[in-house]
Amino acid sequence: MSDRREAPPEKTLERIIGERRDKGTALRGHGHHPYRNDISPRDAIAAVRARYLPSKPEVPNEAITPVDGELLCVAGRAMSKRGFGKTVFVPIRDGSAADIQLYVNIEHLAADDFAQVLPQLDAGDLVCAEGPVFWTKRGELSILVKRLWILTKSLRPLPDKWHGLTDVEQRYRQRYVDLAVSPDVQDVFRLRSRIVRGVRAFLDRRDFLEVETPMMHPIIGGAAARPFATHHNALDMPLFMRIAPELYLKRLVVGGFDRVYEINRNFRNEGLSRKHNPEFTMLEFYRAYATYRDLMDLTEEMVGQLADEVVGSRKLTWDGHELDLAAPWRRLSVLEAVRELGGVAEADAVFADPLLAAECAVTHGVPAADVVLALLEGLPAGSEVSPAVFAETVAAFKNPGERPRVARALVERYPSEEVRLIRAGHLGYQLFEATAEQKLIQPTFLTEYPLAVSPLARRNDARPQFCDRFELFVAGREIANGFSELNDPDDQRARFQAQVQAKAAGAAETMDYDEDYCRALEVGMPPTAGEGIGIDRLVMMLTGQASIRDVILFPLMRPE
RNA sequence: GGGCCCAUAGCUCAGUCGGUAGAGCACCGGCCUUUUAAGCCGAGGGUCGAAGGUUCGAAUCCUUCUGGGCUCACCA
Repeated sequence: MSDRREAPPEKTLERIIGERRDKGTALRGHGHHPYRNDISPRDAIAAVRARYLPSKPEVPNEAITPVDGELLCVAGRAMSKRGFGKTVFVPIRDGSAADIQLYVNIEHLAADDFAQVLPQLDAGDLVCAEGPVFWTKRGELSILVKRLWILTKSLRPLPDKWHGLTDVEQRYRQRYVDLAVSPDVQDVFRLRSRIVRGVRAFLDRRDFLEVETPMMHPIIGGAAARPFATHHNALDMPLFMRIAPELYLKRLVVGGFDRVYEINRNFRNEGLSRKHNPEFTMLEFYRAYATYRDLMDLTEEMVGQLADEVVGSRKLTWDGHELDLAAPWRRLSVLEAVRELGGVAEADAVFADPLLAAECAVTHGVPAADVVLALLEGLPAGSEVSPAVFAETVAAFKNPGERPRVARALVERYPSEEVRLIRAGHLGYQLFEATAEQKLIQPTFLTEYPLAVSPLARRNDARPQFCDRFELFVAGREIANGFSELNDPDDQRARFQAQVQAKAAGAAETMDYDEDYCRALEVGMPPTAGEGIGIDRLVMMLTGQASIRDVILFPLMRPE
């Protein structure tokens, strides 16, 4: 044995990349650029398939006879390469989402291409082929290749051709590979594109104007969520990535755009889950001289049409649920949902009495801190509770023996009838979330939201503790949120004030006071209804995907 | 952030009681002129996610870390 060291073994992947690189070099040696850009296909594979499908012979044809004399030219990614010595089969796939097989045979292919190009071809390469089509004796439409070019030499091997890419982490991180080998994944994103186009077409037909409003906001508004904070250098100004476009869109309604919509990203600085990605796509639209009831009708029509166009049916399966989108959808008030679905018999009393509501909420598992926060709703400016006192109160409230006394003290602290109702409504809504939300499987419009959880919605004329608002639930998930807009500037100022106080009392997700928005309302906003629809969730529903990451091309991941 | 689970060849996965690494596909060489998960013969390919620890000996047991999945919380 010699003491000469063995060269360190190359890893498999490095070896394969090296071999493929060498094939690129070999192509150059024969005068072919391995990343050439001087050849274009003339025919989309899907069109070729559609055109020649009628020519499929009834009985298999042993002879290799072109269907007609036309030379076709197709290009796409080689999905595999099956060699038989003097015959090689190469199925290719192009952007028309179709495959066709190249039949490469020494007797038909140009001699130089067979000797110089074919040996350098690997699965994964982008190739172009020219020749007539024929049917093989196994009944497969194929290109009888006369000329063959490698347009782009691929250096990395494709994943297992049978299993595809199954590791979900790699599918999201290397979406280009996932898409290249998985037609099903491509289909989801093609459908997503059709859905978004369908939404635009639906709204455009109804004279809505598509607009783009700022995505960097100087103050937080339009929703209850924590924002991403950023900074503008030249202006030395803090900015927030928007959590909702709502307040800008309504400024446009003030300006005379009676029907506007925007489809774009919102950003919310919260946890990730199957239902949440920090950036997500939201449709918001506003229609003057309409009410939330008009928008429920519109939503039913729009989602139903999208289902017809994209799924071809109003019945679909999502996350294990058989759904029926046929109109009309059930309409149910929050109070009714608590009573009927949540099984809370005393629901009517709950929404009128904060003490009963607090007790009921605790019984159904609402966290003590949330209950206490609701019971502090409506305190006059300047009497906010400090974080220390808040923590003490929550601790006392958690003790069943002390709870009635603590709750009574909180309720009596500002015992106007209006505030009592607001607090009861807030607690009633938390009761809804705890008892009924998950049971809303078939499409359901939940209506008449408590005022406390709807700072931008119009107060109901008959029952001022509720708002003219709805949310659409399907499979226990919120899909849409709409309401008649609050256009009374004085009421809006009071609601903003309540938000500011809730933040001071410890609520994490609140809006800032937007004085310019109030000024806009003072100019006068026509009676208007507005709605937001989560496009990602809509796409999930219509494509049957259980995870939001499967409808977002590049979901947020930790760095590799 | 909490709980549960996962990480072995380029890909998909085995790996028993702790005894020093396996298969299929891919890749490389050979045969093959209608295949389609082509077939047959042969060869190569591994820091077993990372770092510590226990042990004569660790892919295997323990600890920590990293990344991911599900779930809870928060939210839409």
